[in-house]
Amino acid sequence: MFQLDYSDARPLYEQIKERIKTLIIRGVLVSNQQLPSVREMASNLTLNPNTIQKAYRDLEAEGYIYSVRGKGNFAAVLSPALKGEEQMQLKKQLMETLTAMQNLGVPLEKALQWVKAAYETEGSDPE
Amino acid sequence: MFQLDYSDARPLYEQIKERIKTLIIRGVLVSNQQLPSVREMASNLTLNPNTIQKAYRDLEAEGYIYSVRGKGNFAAVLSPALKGEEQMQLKKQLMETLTAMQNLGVPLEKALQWVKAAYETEGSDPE
DNA sequence: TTAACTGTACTATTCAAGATATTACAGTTT
DNA sequence: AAACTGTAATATCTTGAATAGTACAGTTAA
Repeated sequence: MFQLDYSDARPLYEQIKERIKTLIIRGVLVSNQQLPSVREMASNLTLNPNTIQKAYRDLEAEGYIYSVRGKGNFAAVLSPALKGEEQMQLKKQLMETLTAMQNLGVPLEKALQWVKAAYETEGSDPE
Repeated sequence: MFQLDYSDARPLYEQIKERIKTLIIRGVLVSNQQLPSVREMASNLTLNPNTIQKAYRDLEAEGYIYSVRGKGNFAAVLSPALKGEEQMQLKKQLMETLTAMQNLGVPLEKALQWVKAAYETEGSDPE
């Protein structure tokens, strides 16, 4: 499904959360689609089931997935509120990046050019 | 000089590094300007001098400051190479943010609009 | 009904990174 | 000499992350 980056300083469960979030937002994981079970995912990534459980628990609390006892975990139908939150967060991140670019002397024209380039690349760059 | 965010999960020395980097890039700290001494900064932030030393050591290794034994630490003259690196990193970050926005359904027009807004705000948002 | 899956909840333990505390020494300035 | 600077080293404490193991509850299909 994905790989972990052990050179990344962030905790493993954070990486897992991020990856799954991305897969859901990009529609790779469709609403109500079942995720690998806690034990299976743990086996695939060669780590402890508790770590996966932690990631799943968080993701459910945040509204990205839902879990059914005995059945499994499933991609949630993202609420408009959640999508709005995501958008605001991205906008904030965008503004910060742009401010930094401006301070570094990157001209507006170049910034606009990069934006268009990113959108033209159409596909969902998988990282 | 600045404050620390204890709700931030990242280590303190990382936050310190980031803040100082930003101050230098934005020109708040001019080239060759002296930074607070290790002990003074530690006293101001109410933490251990070792933590500041760690931040300063890293910053020197990365080319943002230089230190003179017995005198102090000073903002470096940023090399074009370092500025280039910074730019590339920001560009990468920008592209990732935009890809995410695109996947969330934010139209190109809106993205461009935000970019212009960020540049119009002129000043260096200190956050 | 049983077996083999699912999720979930504990507790105990190990491990590493971050941060502190303390001491010491070298160079600069007045 | 005193009071600053940087720098280095060691020992200790604390915390979060991750592991290991066990147990129990719900689901599904043979």
